[in-house]
Amino acid sequence: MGYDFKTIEKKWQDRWEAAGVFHAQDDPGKKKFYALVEFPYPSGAGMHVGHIKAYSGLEVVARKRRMEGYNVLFPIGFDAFGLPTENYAIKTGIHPRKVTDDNIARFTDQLKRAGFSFDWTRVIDTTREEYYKWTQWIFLKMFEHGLVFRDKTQVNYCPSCKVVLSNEDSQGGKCDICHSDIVQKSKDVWYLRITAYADKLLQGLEHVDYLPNIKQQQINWIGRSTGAFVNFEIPAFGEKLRVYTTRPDTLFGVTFMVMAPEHDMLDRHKDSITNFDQIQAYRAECAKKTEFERTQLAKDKTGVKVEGVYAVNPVSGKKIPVYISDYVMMGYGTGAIMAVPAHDQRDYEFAKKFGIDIVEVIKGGDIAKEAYAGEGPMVNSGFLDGCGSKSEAIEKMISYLTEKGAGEKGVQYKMKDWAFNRQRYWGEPIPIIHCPHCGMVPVPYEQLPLKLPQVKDFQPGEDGESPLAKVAEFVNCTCPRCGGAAKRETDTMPQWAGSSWYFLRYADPHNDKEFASMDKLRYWNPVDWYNGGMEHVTRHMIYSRFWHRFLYDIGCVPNEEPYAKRTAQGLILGPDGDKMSKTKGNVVDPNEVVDACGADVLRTYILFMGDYEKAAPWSEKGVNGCKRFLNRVWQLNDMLTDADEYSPELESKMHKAVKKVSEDYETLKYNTAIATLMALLNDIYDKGSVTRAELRTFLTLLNPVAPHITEEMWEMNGFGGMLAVSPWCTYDEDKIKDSTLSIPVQICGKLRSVISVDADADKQQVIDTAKADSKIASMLNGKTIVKEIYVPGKMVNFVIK
RNA sequence: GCGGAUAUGGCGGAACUGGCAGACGCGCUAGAUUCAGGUUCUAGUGAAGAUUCCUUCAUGCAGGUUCGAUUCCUGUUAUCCGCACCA
Repeated sequence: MGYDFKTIEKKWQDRWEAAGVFHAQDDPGKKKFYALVEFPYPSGAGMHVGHIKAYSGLEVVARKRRMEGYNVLFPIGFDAFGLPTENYAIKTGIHPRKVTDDNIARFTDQLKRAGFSFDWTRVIDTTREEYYKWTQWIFLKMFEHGLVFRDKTQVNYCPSCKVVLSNEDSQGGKCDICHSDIVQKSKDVWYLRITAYADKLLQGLEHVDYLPNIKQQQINWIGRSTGAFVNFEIPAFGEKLRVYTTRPDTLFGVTFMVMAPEHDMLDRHKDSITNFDQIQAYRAECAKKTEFERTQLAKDKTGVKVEGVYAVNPVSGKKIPVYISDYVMMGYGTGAIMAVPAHDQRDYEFAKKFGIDIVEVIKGGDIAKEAYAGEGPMVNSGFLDGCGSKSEAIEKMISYLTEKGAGEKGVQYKMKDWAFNRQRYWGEPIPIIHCPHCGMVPVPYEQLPLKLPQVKDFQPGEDGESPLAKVAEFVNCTCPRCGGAAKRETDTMPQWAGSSWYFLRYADPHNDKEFASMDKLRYWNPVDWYNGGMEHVTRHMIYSRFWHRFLYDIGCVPNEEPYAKRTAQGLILGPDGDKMSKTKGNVVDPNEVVDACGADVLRTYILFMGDYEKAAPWSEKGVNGCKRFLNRVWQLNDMLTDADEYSPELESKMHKAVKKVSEDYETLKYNTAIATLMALLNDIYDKGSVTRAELRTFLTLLNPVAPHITEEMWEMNGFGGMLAVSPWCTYDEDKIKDSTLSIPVQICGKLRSVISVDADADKQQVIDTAKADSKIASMLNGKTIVKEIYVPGKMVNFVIK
């Protein structure tokens, strides 16, 4: 029979809470460890097995650190602003506040039932005034430092959600939330100037311990490229067209220019253009396409020649035609390019279609067939001819351009400024007042928080206005600067806002004077280890690193980077091997597992099911295996002897297990740690009894994974105190060494026998023993040994003829 | 197209810096317990051939380096993830 997990788990959850053993102490005298997991969005569906996996990893580390004597901060909170809650409110008429509170209560209950060792005295809810007051405060600081600006732009607009979305939120031309098609719309948008921090965010990566692929993804996201800005004279406009290129070395090969259809230079000089009506028609066509279509339907290049004008190549002096085409984007570089058809495939396709010259300037490819992007000697390039290296040619060209005033070295980033407003109710109000006399005026700091007004109607306005626009008492106010009548901004912040600084608040969650005191930040910052999903390593992490770095620059946090270390767990797939989703009906509810088998079994299985960093499918059978394992652990109670040292036959294995499990817990290898414990348990069963010392070690090692059952057994057998705060195990390196080694013997690299030798035997002794082995002896008989290889303690190999 | 990763039994996965491939678990087979189902226990379990020793083949595919390769190198295929006309 199994053990009574229901009673035991409840009992220990209550005891831990009553004793406050997981409460972090703000005590600078103690060595600290700050373990952070991504706080959940409290959805109506309740917890997902993915949450359990995400938290179980650092849960093990946090519990181990406590046992090692660290003062551990392992906090949890709720990232509760956001669309799903608001949409639910719209559908049901229940206020988002109530929906959020209910969901948080459910999540809290479920998290507690999983037995996580969170510090429940530091819980954060991003939708609480005492929290979002500081989100607004940081926003105003950014405003004060010129990092907030407003611009009228074409934006991604979701007609279904009636909100403007950032590029990040509208990838693939579909709304991130409702998956309807995005359309382009002109809107006033609030931006955070994250691009000003591009280099700092890049440099910051040099000193942090993120998994290499996480670092790489952030580097690619920021997308720094170096090249040059080049100015092309357009005589008819009396103006220079500025382009950005990463290949200034190919400048002699430029045979045409392409501008993005929206390029404003066209409007300024429409009188000089003889076919402006054609241009307008093309523009109208492009406006219908979403950015997604523009990139997807790019197989066939389209465009219109700008008639009546030409540009001048600044190095060759040649007159070249100008086109508009939607393969050039307004949002990157200068919105115009110099086209080098011989060495850029996109330009090549365009040139072929429009019958434009293709001039080879780098030897090595066959430009009759396709563009050549490789390296080679320069030709047809005036002063660059004969130059063999790309970097040398680029350098020469840039100094030439600089000298002539025709261009200069430049840097571009793929990362764009962060569109920071939503036309929604359930978010932090943007604390800005629009005054007809003073313009944009920040709400004074002492008036924070700017509270979200209570409303009954959460429907967005028809033209995409925020629901707040309908609340007259909120909108109408007086200007803090001139005292005249003014109107409040009615947009709210995006969901990313609250999560951009929450890890700082955990250090000092109840402070009503500051977002967190410098003293406490000095102690707790940075986060020592941050674990979360791979899907958050670009957006959330870059946004939060940006906010943190800004706070550092204005002297509000003590260090540059918020996270010292970052790891990411793999997805749990459905039993069918597909990603879990409601539509597929393959979602596993963790609460059912807790009800049926207990939290210890659930946690053990999730950590055992495979490589923590990789995706693995759920298996009901696998859960049973872990249930069986813990039941077998429970049976140790009946096998206990009075002896209080390791038995001789197990001594080495115990020391090895302590070492292996301790190391594996540090490197996300929970699956092999648990496998080691399973193997050790099998060895104990083979022996038929367990000593007190053996059981004490076994329970300690297993505790971070299965805390309830181990705590109960600890108490039952009178080991003293609470296991959660008992010291971690130590091992003796000398005891790990076996007195005899089993050494494989190979002949020509093939395993032929295994011999047993003393651990301290020297090379000759081992080789002699190997030769004496009956099987080896018969195979060596009559052959010549060409070479004898002995890898100490590992293997012997005879090469024979 | 670019960038990152992965590929090992029927399944999830082990294998340290190049040194006994398949730890641990699931599943399966046989037996014991049981009225039966479930549970539990014992033994076996990569494939093929020999069934008393064993032998050969096996880590996506094709080569290479090496006494020796899942591990290193070259090429190739497939899958997953991220970015995508980035100038």
